[in-house]
Amino acid sequence: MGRPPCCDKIGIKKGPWTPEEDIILVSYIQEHGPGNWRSVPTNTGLMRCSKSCRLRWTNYLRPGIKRGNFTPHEEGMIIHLQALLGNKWAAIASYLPQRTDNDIKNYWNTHLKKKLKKFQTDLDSHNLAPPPDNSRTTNYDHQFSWQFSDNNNNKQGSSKLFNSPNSSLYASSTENISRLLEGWMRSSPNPSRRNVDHDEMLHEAQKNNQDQEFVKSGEKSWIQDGENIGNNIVTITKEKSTTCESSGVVADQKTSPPPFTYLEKWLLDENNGGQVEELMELPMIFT
DNA sequence: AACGGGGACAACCGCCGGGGC
DNA sequence: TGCCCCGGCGGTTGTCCCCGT
Repeated sequence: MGRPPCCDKIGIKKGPWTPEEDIILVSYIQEHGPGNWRSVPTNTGLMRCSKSCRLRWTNYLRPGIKRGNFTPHEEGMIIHLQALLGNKWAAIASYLPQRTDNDIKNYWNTHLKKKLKKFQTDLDSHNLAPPPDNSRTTNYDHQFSWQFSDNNNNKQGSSKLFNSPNSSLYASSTENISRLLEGWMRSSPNPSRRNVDHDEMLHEAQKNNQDQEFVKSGEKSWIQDGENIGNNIVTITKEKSTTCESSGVVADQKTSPPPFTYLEKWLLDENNGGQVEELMELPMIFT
């Protein structure tokens, strides 16, 4: 057996963070800057392990974090990037600077993945057989189309965060704490935010494409969950667009199509309203 | 009003890679 | 070269809250 988890030490507190703890942590970081997490519990007296402190800061206390509803644009970004990168939440989060990887991961797992599953059930109930490998694209297209068409039907969704009296109370206090640091962050040349090297990441995505070629051949089911869908779109995209393949997906939109031709096509086909335009305006990786 | 189920989110766990010694 | 420590990441779990009955 390996060594015990760092948070298993006696006296280490677990569970939700209190506003008092947040203030202590924020005050310390404001003074010393993020990093050297090991010394944080020691120097602050917080009964938390260093990892817990880092996580709390990264996901909730760091200035500039946007909480609550994901906009259709953000959702489109997530779908786009998940399809491109797979479950590289940190990488995806780097394209949505106001969102944390944890937030995105949760959103994917609780909203998008579920929708895909339900759609698969609907497909089965309509007796639609899984398509052969070479015709997957159309079906994935419709799956995503369905996701978007259902996008505004989230009765609870993230808005619950704001509607819930308790959570909003504490959320606002967290927000206030974050604001304390905004000025400091603006002047900081190297914000604590994880800084993913996009080129490297996209290179990784390109590598992943190659992996998918291998995976595809041995795949047991044509779809299991969102991950497969995403990865397969990457595969399909590679087959479709050699330009993107050779350039590591960061292709000049003027000279070559973006790697999500299919995805965008069905979006248009399905007439998804303003969300489509928003998705088409995705600014970063294709320009 | 009480209760149970399900959804959403915060937090933890385990693994991995990089850097220092 | 190997070991240890630390930070980062993705998956999973625990808890709270809402909603329907």
